[in-house]
Amino acid sequence: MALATRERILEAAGTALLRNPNATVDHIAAEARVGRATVFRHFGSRAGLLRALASRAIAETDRVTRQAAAHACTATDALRLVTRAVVGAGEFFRFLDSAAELQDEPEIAAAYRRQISELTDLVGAARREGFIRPEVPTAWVVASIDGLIWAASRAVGDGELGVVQAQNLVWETIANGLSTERTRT
Amino acid sequence: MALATRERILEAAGTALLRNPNATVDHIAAEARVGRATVFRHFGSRAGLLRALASRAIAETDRVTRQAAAHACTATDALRLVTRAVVGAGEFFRFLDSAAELQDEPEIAAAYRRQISELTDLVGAARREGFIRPEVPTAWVVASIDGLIWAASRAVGDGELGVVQAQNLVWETIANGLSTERTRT
DNA sequence: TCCCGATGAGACTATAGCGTCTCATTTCAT
DNA sequence: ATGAAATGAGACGCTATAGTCTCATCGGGA
Repeated sequence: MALATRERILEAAGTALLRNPNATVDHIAAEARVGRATVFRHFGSRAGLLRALASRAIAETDRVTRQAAAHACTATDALRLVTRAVVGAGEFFRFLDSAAELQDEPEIAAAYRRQISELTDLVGAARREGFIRPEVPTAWVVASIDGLIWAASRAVGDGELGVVQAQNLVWETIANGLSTERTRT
Repeated sequence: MALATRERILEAAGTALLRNPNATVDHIAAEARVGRATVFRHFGSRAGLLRALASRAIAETDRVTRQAAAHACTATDALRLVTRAVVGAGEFFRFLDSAAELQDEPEIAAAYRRQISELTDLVGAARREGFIRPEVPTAWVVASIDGLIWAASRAVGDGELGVVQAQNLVWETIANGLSTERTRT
């Protein structure tokens, strides 16, 4: 029961924070249909809950990222699979839109920087394979992939697009928009 | 002096909120080098200040948007000019990242929906001119433009890209990523 | 059946931050 | 120079919310 409760609270926190970035512990507890005290028993503090939620998002993103990268033979293909995977995991980190106070958590901020840095490396490798147009700066490739992933996650969350459709569109946009090739899905 | 003070507070609020989304009135007043009471004299409440800041962002975006659209002869060209203009005005609305409680303000939310709706119309018109690839849904075109504008504004704010460079890259990415043509700038 | 750990409900405290008010000081226009 | 308007500093009260604690209850396993 303990594990189920913990997970239920995390889930509820995600949706509650998405609805209202300043959601109180009461809101979250109500969303999880759990006593407020239980939230503190599990996470100690509101900040602790947010940390746990962010850690979960980071871990999940790492998991799908690594799994995707494992199946790729070229860097370009890895970039494609990783992008699709992260779009698919959008529900796990979309709440970060809101919880901006997490940027003060050194551990969380460091993890985000690491993920961006890994993406930058991947883009660099794809560039060496000739996938990226030479005149497009790597910083923009990374930034725009980030922006498109957010846009796709939001569109999926709002029901404007299906997950698979969003995954296809993100990659299509990147591949046509930034690469030397012209892809069609 | 009154006008200068008011503007100074708005400016300070923008930068303070960008640094910390939960910036207090004290923080903002300190950033503006102004007494806390003065902030309340001018805006009545914290919410009033945020509303004024958001209204300013909306008005500025409208202004540059209309000005850009006035110089275009085709919808496609209008889309290009509007996109560039909004990227250029990024500093005015970038704080909205943070101030999520503004979504509860009906006026602000309505203005945002209106701007998205105008963008949607523009994309529709560009599509009728044959600029948008038929298999790409309009919702995605709008969402990705939005996402790329945010990404560009952030990159500019972080000093990763220059304004003109960012404007070029955003449009290049859209034009190559979503359109039937292949542009080079 | 009995027990123990998890939970729910709620009282209670502490504090941060908003908003008001006052008064002295400064600034600006005439 | 003088009066009015704007400002700065800070005291004060109020509310919302985090966090603690207690006690009754519930539910599953030995």
